Amino acid sequence: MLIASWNVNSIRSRLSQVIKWLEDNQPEVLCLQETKVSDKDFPYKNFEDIGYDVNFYGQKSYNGVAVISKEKIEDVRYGFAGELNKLEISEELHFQKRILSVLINGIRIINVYVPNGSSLNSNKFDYKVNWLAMLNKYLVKQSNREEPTCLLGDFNIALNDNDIHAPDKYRGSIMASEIERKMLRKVLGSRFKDSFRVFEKFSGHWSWWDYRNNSFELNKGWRIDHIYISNNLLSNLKSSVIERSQRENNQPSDHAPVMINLDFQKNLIEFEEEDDDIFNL
DNA sequence: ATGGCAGAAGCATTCTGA
Repeated sequence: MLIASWNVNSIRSRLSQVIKWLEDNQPEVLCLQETKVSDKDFPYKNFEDIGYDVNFYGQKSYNGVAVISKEKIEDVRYGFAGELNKLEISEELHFQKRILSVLINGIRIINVYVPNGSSLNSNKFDYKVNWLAMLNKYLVKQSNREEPTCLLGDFNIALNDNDIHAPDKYRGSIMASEIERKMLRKVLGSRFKDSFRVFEKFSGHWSWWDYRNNSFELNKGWRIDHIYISNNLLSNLKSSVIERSQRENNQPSDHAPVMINLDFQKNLIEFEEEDDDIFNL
């Protein structure tokens, strides 16, 4: 089961690239961030036409998240209000459309677009901190249902130095600060693992390159798009990759897609073997 | 310290992103 995430920086500008990538790669699930479109204008028909179910939660011009899935999308939860009491959520946190949670094949998929935060001394940074605190609350509540869970999206945080091309240059600044890293670590707790780091320990792998300063050509990137999986999915994880080539497209998003492969075949065989043992008794 | 680049809104230029 291929599950992917892509900050597309406007779904309407990136539509043909996303459709082609879906057709070429055939993932079961693709989560989008920064769709930048109101729900009434979301181009859902283009996805239905190639056999995908679609759910979206967006707003005009900014933010916006969506889930595209081959299997039927179930139990859709929009925004923080999908798990938390509305009274707990400030109007500001409710207004920006940044989180969408769905159930697909019994797997909970939580698609997030974490605020960037601008700089540490800005109001936007306070918003980012509040947003992450609310995400933590949200996940504590969601964990009560004990669903195998995939938490993925654009986190706008490089969790470790090896996720930045020049860690010393950006030490303590936005997307790299200890405040942000600590908050993300708290969100993940002992429950979630970074799927990419299960396979790759070294630096040099990026998911985002700034449009400016020739960053992609100079390979000056950051790894800020993450797919975290709950521990009970770890034995199913077969791969976790960054689709770097999509950043080479004409008029690309500044982010590349990231994707994991979850294999449930092994469990089926194990169950069969267990059944055999029981039968032989 | 500022701007570089890109997209949306909307038609000149500003706001936002990362």
